Amino acid sequence: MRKLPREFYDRDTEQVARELLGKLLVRRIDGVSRIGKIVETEAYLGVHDLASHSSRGRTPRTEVMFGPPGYAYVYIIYGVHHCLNVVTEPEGHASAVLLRALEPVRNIESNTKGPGLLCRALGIDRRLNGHDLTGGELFLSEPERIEPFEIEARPRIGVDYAREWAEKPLRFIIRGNPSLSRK
DNA sequence: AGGATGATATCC
DNA sequence: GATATCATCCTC
Repeated sequence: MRKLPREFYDRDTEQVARELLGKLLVRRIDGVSRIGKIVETEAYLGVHDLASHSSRGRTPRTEVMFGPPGYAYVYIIYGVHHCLNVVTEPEGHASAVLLRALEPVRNIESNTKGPGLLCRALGIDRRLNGHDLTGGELFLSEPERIEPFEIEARPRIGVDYAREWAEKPLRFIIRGNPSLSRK
């Protein structure tokens, strides 16, 4: 299993968001690996991006975003759902990629078509906030085989408050994949 | 179209 | 301490 190295995340966020498509997200619980293929991502570009949590400044919640790349930023949204991001670019840049949907590959029974649903299916919660993604219980890896696909860019979801940033095509999907989130 | 449900940031 | 807001999901 070829785990993505920290250098993978230490690059332009939009590029990381694109290249994460087709990669595997692996969650190990009690020796069992739940694996899904990433089919939908969103890039959050740092403190100037009004849709990014980090644009509100450095707070206890966003602390991980301001740290080094290759770590998980997990937060609770609407008091109900968890969302998983991977931190990108050098320390202090405060950018990240939100994982929005997976195609089940192994040991996944429930719905993964949405950021909250994929966290539920993989047993991801706040305890994994700040977790090193080059570690053992949650990481990303290169798939064994790569099916060819086309990337499509669209506006991000749920960020209407971000004015001109709301319309930028920073959401990336594998075109036509059946496991995309609705909308 | 609207409610759930609670952490978080920001105000007093 | 109170309040407004939320990178969502589900039901109607």
